[in-house]
Amino acid sequence: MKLDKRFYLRDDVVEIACDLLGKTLITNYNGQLTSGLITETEAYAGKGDKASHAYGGRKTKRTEIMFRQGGIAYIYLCYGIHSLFNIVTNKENIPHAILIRGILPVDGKDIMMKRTRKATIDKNFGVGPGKVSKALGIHFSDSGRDLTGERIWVEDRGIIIENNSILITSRIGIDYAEEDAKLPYRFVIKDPERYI
DNA sequence: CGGCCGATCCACT
DNA sequence: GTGGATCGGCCGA
Repeated sequence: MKLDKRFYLRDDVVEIACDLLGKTLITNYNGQLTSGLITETEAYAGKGDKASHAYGGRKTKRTEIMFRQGGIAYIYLCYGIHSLFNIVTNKENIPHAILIRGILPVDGKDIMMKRTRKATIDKNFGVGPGKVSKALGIHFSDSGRDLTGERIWVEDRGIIIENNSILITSRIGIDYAEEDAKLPYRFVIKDPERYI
């Protein structure tokens, strides 16, 4: 069930981003188990991708995480407010990452409602990368955490997403990336509610 | 050391 | 549809 290292160590980050649709992202903080079906992802293809923080091999204290072996979390603060959760893939020194942009709540809905201070779970509850982290309780101090451990992990619960149920588009909020802004690296499940 | 700005979200018009 | 919140990281001096 729990995805192992081999899933994350593959070469093609775009393929892995697509494969993550329909998998379940789970966190367990102090026994508070929460999870959601991954409904939206974006691939960031490392050194050659102008949209990536690691473009050109740029390695800093923050982005150094992406240069490690795949299967760990890369989390950073955006707009001073939002922790954005990424999954690092590929082998060491190839800084590929996948941004999780949307989930559909599955386990621990009451806990997630408390974390987000929402009274209801509507269609857009877990849509948006900042909201994913908020709902699952992920903090940027979790950056570098192993995703085969007991705090944050991804499971395959046997849900199959057919190709014709996947929308492929360009990535969001990366206009600065020039020609790479157009790459079809964003994957979204159409009408994900039917899978839970 | 100072200034700028972002892989966003929400409230408000 | 729009603008304000809010702060760590990055870059240039």
